Amino acid sequence: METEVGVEGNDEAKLKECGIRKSSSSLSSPKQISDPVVYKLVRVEGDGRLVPATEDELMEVESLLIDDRCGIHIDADPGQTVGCISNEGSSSWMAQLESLEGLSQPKSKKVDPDKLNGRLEYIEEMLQKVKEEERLHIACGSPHCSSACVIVDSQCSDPHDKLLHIDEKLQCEIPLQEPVPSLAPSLRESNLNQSGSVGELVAGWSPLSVTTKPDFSILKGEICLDNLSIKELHETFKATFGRETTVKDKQWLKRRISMGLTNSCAVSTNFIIKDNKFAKKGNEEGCNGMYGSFAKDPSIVNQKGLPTCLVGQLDYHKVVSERRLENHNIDDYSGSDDHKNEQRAAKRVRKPTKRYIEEFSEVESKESSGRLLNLAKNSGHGLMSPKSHVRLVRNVSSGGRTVVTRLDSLGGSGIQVPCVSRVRRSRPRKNFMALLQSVFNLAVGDSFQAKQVYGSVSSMVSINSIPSGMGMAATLVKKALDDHSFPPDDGNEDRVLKASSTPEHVHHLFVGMPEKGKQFSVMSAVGLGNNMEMKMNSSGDSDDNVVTVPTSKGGVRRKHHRAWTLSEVMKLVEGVSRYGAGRWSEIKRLVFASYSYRTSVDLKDKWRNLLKASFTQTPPDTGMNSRKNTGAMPIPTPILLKVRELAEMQAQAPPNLSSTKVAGSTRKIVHEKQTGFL
DNA sequence: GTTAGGG
DNA sequence: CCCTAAC
Repeated sequence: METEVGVEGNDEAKLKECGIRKSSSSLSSPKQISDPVVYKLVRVEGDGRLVPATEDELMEVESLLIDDRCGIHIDADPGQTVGCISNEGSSSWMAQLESLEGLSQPKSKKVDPDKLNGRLEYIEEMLQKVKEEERLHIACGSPHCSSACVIVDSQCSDPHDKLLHIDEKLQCEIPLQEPVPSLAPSLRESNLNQSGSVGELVAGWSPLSVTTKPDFSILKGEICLDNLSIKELHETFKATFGRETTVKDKQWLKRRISMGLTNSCAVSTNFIIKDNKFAKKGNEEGCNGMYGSFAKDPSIVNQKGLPTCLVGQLDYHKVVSERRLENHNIDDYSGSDDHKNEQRAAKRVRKPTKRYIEEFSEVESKESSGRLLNLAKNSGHGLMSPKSHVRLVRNVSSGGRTVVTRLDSLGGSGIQVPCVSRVRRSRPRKNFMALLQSVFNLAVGDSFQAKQVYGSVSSMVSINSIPSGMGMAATLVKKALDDHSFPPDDGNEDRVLKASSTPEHVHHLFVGMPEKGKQFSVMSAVGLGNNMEMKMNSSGDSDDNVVTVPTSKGGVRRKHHRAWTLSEVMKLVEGVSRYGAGRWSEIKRLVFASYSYRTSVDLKDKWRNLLKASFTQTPPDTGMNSRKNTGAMPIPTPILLKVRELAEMQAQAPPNLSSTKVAGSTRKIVHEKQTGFL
């Protein structure tokens, strides 16, 4: 498609224009490392990709921040609702970003160029209070799209814009990203690329870096962005957003300004926006100075003004229609009538709907137990609200696992439930009783901790200490990297949890991030009681702990995993050496008689595992061993050697008991049997 | 009821 | 660990 080509070229050019490469040079291809590691505000894709923040995003985030600080959540005209990330007053903008991330993340694994734009615009859309149901309406062919994000760029020549037109189906491959697929998508963000320097970016990320109050005084009479020079555009930009920009791309500037003005109540209510012209249409009053969504200084922002000044007041259809007619060729999606164009236009900025998100989160929960976003409950209001049942409390990297704590209404008790990304393959805890059960289990092992836990009715929080000094961005990057290298689910979830749910670890948490301590205030509020962990097992030799969990109906009794202890393994080996592999019932009966929880199948399985281990692990003998120790029991090499020996031995002399070697054993067997039976 | 093997 | 086919 023509647009795509253009886009590629454009982006590439811009790339070269500025020195900015990738957010983390460590992932960059060697030749592209022009900068040392630069921490940027990045977004972490669901699949682990990093996407640098763009100026647009920054503004949005900033505005969110502002909203956040004021504790006011955007609320548009009745009937329209906007998401507002609850932050419990302590979550950082990072958390919000991530939350937004979650909200706006399509499930697709593949990153297509539209995604970034999609997210961006989604955020904008949120700010503009677009109805969640809108997409559905559109899907139904309903022209009901009163408050879509309007882009008034008349020429639609902005690569960014074009990009938006590329249908997802195209799944454009991005030439630039071969070496670093996870980061490359960021390069497509023209806005970022247009930023002059890292310095500017960094500055731009500071939410308070610019506090200039927007000045609309220069927006007198009619404005035609097309006629403005870059310098003038810069002026206008500054007037519009209250900050300066060094972006030199006219199209981008025009577009930003257009959007800004469009979104501005001051303009939208007083100007007629047509193409890139802003013609005054009424008096100058309106809500000047209430440039809420983009103002940088919360103190001068009337938050509540923001919602009322949105696109809704704009003649969306008119603008879109005009635009569409002009750019028909570009948008040759088949439709030629306005209706279709509008749909197309609307689709262009459609974001995942609430329904989609719900589905997404449901799917998520299925495979990871935790619903980061439980929007269903708030569906009536569109998006999350501060009163949401689900509160994202904290989300940090945890040795490759993302651990999120959320407040959920478990059994109506407002329990803090951990939702660990990619963790817990099994079904989530069914109900509150399950939680209590675990508390009791815990009590067996650690009454003190249990009390704590019980008192605070909370669940475990798994957080690995984060290297101190690491910026949040770096943390994000780290998280992304970790996530990206997710090991195939190996069923070690519990280990992860266990490893980091001790009080000491929480302590580490606070110590680990001194400068960010504030952000974890929620943690402290929740208390160390969070450390409750599912003590599925203790040292296996004691068989007192709960062994089986007879579930209600169905009878899907699931046996708690019981780690094999060394002594058990040794017994197993001994048993096999005596009775031979395969005589599991015998071994079970004679050697594991006291281990009621070990079934013959268990023995068999364990033996199988031992065999595997003995053959794979023994040769290297070093590297693997040390690494294997991380998780379960190491299984001493001698034992493994013996296992292998037995295996080889019995391989040669199959269960026939006829060979001489086995004869020796046979005698033993007989002997044991006798003693056993006697 | 056990065993073997896949999930 | 669970499930199941085969024994």
